[in-house]
Amino acid sequence: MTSMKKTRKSQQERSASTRHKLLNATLQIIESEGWHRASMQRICEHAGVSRGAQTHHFPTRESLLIASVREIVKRYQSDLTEGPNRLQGLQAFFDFLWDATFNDNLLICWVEAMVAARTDESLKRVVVDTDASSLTAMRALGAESRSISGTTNDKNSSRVEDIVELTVYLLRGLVLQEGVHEDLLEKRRLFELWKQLVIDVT
Amino acid sequence: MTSMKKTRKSQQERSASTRHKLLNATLQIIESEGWHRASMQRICEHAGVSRGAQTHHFPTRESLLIASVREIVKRYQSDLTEGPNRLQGLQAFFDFLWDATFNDNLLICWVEAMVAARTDESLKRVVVDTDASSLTAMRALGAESRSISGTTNDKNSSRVEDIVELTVYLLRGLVLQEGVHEDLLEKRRLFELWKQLVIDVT
DNA sequence: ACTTACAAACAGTCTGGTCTGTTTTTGTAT
DNA sequence: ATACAAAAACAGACCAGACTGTTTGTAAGT
Repeated sequence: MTSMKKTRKSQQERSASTRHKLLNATLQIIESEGWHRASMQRICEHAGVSRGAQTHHFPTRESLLIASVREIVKRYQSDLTEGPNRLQGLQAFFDFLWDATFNDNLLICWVEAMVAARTDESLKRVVVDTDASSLTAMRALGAESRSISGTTNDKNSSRVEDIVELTVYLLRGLVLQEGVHEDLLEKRRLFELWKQLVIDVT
Repeated sequence: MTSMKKTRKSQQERSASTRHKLLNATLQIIESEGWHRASMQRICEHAGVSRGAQTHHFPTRESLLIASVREIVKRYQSDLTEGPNRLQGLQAFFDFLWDATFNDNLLICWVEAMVAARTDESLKRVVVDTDASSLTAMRALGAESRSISGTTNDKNSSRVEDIVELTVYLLRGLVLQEGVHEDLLEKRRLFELWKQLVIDVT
């Protein structure tokens, strides 16, 4: 009885549904029109949610945008954790990072969020927190993927972690560039060079 | 007679003065408050220029912001060309790039411009043009600095150019990060690691 | 009944572009 | 040189639109 089509939805279901609609619409608008054009009315319009319903769930614009930031990293993290259950060496891990970066449009939203957060203290707190946790997770994943690949995990695994972090920053720079000049093949070529340089040393 | 203090300024002088004031204020506000808060009234207020004067020189907000983008790259290019008349090898060139990136606040403005341009076609055109020219200039500078350093400029100088481009993207990613989490020493450490990796190979 | 979810109108602020009027410089005829 | 008209630079009011947050009211689930 709980799974009827339109009739009788639980409060929790209703709430979760509109929240999801709103967050989805927010991310889509940030991705397609930019952070500062993600206004409440536009989001509501795009989500098919009334202004009042939005007000109920997110009383202020700030609260919705903060929730969106959290949603971004949540999805990104789930991408990360579900993907590399079989990570075969650094090479594969880097390829995986590339895919996670350019397959969906989460990272461009993240870049928009970072730029917006730079001049918005309350947002900055959220961004810097979530970013730090996600960064350490990726560093750990990188080191782990290397230790699996064969060579013993010696004491300079910290070097590998640093290289992973550098790669993350590089990928963000590439995303930034891709936003204004689409040329993914050329970027891929450069990234292959990067991989080669980095992996030769480790 | 042409150099009296307050009396009798040439039209050109007056025009150039207020234009400069407006562009300066625009860049400062972009840097301190972000792109989307650089409104006309705030800029005029900060520049000490009346709304009417601004209207006369820049009829629309878009025109002022485009001019600001051009101003950014103009200053950045002048930084580049006046600096490394004595560039001793790639190492020094990379250090120079680092300084040009983090000494003044031009690059954060540039990042803001790139993000804004992603969802603004007319702005995107300007950004992608200026960026391309500035990028090729840096690639050339990098290759040149290497060829000076001693080894003959063999056929894989293109590889050096690619590495320079990668470094540019990496620096932009670092600037992005520095915007939300100030930790320049740590970033410097990571950059040193990258330098070492690159220079070992070349 | 009572709480949660939803709907829509309203007020106040901010923004960008337009418009009208004033001051300063410049060109020119006398 | 000097008067004067034209043009350029400047000043500020005004307006229509968009935005956020609030408020009042209605429907749906518990």
